[in-house]
Amino acid sequence: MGRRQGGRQGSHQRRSRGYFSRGGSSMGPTALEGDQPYRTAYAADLSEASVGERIRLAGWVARRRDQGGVYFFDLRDASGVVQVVIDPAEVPAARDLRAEYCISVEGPVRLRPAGMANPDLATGAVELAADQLGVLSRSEPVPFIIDDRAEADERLRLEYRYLDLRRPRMAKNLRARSLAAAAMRDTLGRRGFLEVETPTLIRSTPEGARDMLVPSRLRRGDFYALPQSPQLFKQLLMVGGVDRYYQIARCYRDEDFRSDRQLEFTQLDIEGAFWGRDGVFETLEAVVQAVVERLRGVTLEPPFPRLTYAEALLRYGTDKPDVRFGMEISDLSDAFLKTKFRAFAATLEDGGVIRGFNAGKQEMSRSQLDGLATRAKELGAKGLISAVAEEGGTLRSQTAKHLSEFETAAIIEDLKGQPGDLLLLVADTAAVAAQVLGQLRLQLGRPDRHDDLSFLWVIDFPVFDEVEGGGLAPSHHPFTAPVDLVEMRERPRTAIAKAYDLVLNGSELGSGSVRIHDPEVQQEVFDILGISADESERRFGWFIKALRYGTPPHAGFALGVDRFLAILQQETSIREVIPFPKTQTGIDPMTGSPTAVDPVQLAELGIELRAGVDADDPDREDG
RNA sequence: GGGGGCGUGGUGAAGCCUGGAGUUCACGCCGGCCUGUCAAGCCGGAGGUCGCGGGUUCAAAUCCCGUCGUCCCCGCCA
Repeated sequence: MGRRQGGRQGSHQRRSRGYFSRGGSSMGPTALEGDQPYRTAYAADLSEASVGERIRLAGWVARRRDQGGVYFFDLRDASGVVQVVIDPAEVPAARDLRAEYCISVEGPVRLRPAGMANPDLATGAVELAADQLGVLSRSEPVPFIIDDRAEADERLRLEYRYLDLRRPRMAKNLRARSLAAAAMRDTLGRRGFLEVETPTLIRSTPEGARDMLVPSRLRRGDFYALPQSPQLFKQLLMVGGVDRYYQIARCYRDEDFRSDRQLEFTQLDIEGAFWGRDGVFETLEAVVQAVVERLRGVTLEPPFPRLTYAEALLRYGTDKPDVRFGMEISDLSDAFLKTKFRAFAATLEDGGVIRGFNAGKQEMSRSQLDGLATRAKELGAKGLISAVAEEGGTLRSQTAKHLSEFETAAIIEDLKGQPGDLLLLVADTAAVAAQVLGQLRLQLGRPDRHDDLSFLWVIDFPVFDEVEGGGLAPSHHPFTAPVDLVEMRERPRTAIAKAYDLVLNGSELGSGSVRIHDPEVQQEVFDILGISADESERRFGWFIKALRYGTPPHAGFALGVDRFLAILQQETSIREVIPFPKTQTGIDPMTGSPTAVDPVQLAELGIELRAGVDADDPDREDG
């Protein structure tokens, strides 16, 4: 584009009002042969206003309806669908059209006869009466129907992803993704953020997730890692005086797949100098608001509510609560201080808790209740107590006979039990009770769809989590600033960090923190993590060195773009908003990757495959 | 690493529990009819290693074991 063309271009100027031109696009017609454009409009452009115009469309044959004397088909292009009517006597080539043929058709737009409009189609009032047809490209019969209503096996969809992407739903998701990215860039650009790229071949820092490694040819035996996030580089940009940074960054974590996890995924990465939590929140809220506005046409009303980590665990049993519904968990321990019910008394003596929530009127059968109890045990509880509130302030439950009147009344009152409500109680350690009740709460109350958008900041995360064996690991990452240095030194297990998550409908959308900008503090954190000065020098020395040169206080955030989009698009898996995702086993069925490589390539890298892992080895260890 | 669901003409399903002839439904494909259809309709036709391997049985899509693929979940994901 941009080169000057003859005056004929002017005859297509009405394209500027077309489907893809709303944002001021300069996309014009493309020359076919000579001066013939492939198209003069998009399908979605046609309306009553186009009646009488002679239009050329290009796209795919979506559905063919052969009436003998007259043919109808839906022509689908990137904008949508419009019906084409064609007389095979006039255009014999129409007889040979098949599904997914790529064609160009031309003719007058006309109003459909009375009663023949299709209200289900945006362009259903009109049709293109084609008198010219060009087959640009034929198609073999497709392996699955290109239609949102047809379910196709996921593996097959990925093998023929290019066909899958023709489905309106997938096209819509791709488009949403582009709009979201534009809204992010727009919002941040206006606020003075600089879009900066960081390297994707970086030093491995074996912390957190497993690194994806890339062998070096120039330095055989050495490896780059693909970034798990641009974390350290964006902090170095702060040292470098960038002040406000963002990047829509590809990140890589070599962990097992889930419906919301892929080996490679996209984050909106943000960092700012002389910045703190509230600044981060305000900016993220603006970004999220812009994206939601663009994709949903819904105006959010920031600020988003905030909940502390401790409160989230207590009331919802998770650090990413779905607050679209109630069923909040209550701690009932105090009501049982003098209980004669041995199971409860023993739990409290051991420092445990008794918590429960009101699941509402569930009308569950005995076997369904048993299923809940089984689920509770799978989640680690010793047991699950279920009770149904009855008229007259009593409980229908196998446990009822062990409870005093006071205790029964307390349960009903604290859980606001109305007659018929199912009340679920767990007596266990605080962690187990939270985990079990939190899961059951989701199972019983969580809405399936994502129509409502319930954003929530979870704040005041702990600095460290206890890991198996009693050691400590960073709750967020080791560059997160503690709220209070003394507290962190003296009570690291309970110390609070300046770390926060953004949660949407029970999904963790992203997390961030105020960072450590003092090299001494950074070293202290490494000490608590059990990383010696020598070791931290070896692994992170290059980074700590940078902190010694007048590092500004800084803070930031990373937003999971794939998860955000999946929720906004009402998809249950991020695969639906990723153009070319991988299967759960890390395979791309279309290209067949990953594959073995030529031994010459390995030799150049100084790599020799161990017996048992060679793809050509019949006794290979894994699949 | 562990648990679970699914795998049946090109596609999606039913059949499997309770073994008895590759049986059924819808879509697609091929041929025919049809001038207002719109997931068109009607008639006819082709199309199968029931994922793969082993076992049980007179007999396996069906039962058992293993394996591969795929999806969901636990672990893991600073």
